[in-house]
Amino acid sequence: VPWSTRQLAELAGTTVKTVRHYHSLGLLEVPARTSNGYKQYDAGHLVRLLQIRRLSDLGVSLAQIASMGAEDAEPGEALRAIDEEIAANIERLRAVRAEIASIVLHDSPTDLPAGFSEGVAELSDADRSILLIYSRLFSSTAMEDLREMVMDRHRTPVDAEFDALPADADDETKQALAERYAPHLLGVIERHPWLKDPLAHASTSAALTGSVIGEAVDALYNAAQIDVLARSHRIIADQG
Amino acid sequence: VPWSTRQLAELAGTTVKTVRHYHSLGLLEVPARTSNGYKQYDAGHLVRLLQIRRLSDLGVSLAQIASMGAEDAEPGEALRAIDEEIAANIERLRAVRAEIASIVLHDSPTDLPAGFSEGVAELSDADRSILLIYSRLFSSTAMEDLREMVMDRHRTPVDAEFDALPADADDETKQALAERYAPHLLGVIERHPWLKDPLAHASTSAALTGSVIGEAVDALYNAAQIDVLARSHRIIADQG
DNA sequence: TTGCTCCTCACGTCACGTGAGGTGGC
DNA sequence: TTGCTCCTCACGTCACGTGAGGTGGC
Repeated sequence: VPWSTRQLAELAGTTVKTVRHYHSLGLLEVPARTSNGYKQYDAGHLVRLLQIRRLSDLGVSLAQIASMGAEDAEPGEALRAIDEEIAANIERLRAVRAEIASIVLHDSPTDLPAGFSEGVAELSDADRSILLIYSRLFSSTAMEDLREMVMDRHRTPVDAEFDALPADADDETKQALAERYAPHLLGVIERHPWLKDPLAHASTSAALTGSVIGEAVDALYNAAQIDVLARSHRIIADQG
Repeated sequence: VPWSTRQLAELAGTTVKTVRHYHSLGLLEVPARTSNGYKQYDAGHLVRLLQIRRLSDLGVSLAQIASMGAEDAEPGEALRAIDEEIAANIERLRAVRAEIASIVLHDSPTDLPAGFSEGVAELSDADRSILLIYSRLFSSTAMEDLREMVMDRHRTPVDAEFDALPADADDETKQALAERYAPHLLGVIERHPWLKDPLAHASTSAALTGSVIGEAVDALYNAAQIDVLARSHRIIADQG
């Protein structure tokens, strides 16, 4: 009793389309046909199909299966290489799961760098954006430092005031804020000295790094905020 | 200082082609251009690109990222679903790794069902083929029993003789072999009673199951071997 | 005639990658 | 002129899946 394509597929636990796909790749021999063109499979086809499925399930590509042919049933070297790939893959997926777990646990936004989902619920949009950019510019150890800094920081009234500063704030408001902001900023810089000389990310050129920080500040803070930052730096410089 | 496509890609740790791909999907806004048609990116584009990469790295599809839009940064439900998928994936990959490890350790062929790589080095091509087919017909508990049976069996001279029997063996040879094979076969059947009534695999119809076993025997054993099997069964029946 | 199975052929999926062919500034 | 970067557009990858359109036996 020969089998139809559907029956063969069912016996092998796969689909009709898969069987036809293997035909088109020359992996599985096309069987004889009845007068009306229906294909007729026998046990030989089933065995071959099961061999292909087995190798495919083990992660061997169809191209590799084709190049091995039906006889070579001991692809030791190929399997070793595949195993390494799978191991790396599992590691990556595990890391992703840990990230997701942390995000879900802390109900944290996803527009933050990896590892920043714990204890940083209070960040503004601009802060999250700049952290994302920093994660591409600074080394991972610097980012670790930065993360602790963000976690430590008590969202002071000065911070909130800075975030809320309108672009058209008048000179007096800006100067007053800068005078309160300067000591705050100084404290931050003193506790985290690497902020002064941004260590460029390995893959990015030094020229780009500077331009990125400039652009980021321009894009993420309004004119008044930038002015307050400049004034604060001047105050710090004058004191030093 | 605006950035070129290549610079933007480099800053985000990705490729030029990826950036263009996101443009084509409408995920990333196409920036203004210089007079010669070169694209000019700013920090806003970099932030958006990094957000997309972050979500993509977490396993969110580009279609989902597109449907979320730039504002919704808390895709809790989506992440939970993705996490389940990843967990299942890791489990599958772990099982595959265990299979590969066993195959490599025992230097076993791959044209055997899953779980059969230990201690079955002596099997003939036909045996391996029929085991593959059985793995689709019998329940996993029956296969477990079968595996132990295969592991236990000492490759007796009778087995070797049966495997080597030429298709055109004469009557005398076949009868002599059958008389030695029958007690061997009886012992196997008595130790493994489920062999008598093949429990059909859940997904395959009963009609198919019978046809498969018939076809498999036809295809995998030669005429003389089938004759010897029939004679052996007759001997057993006569004795019972 | 209706419903079911089988067939082939073309195109779609997913997230990009690979050229091909052309332009612009040094 | 050479070499480098940028651009667009078409097609390729991987392992199939999804129809479209047609045939054959009950």
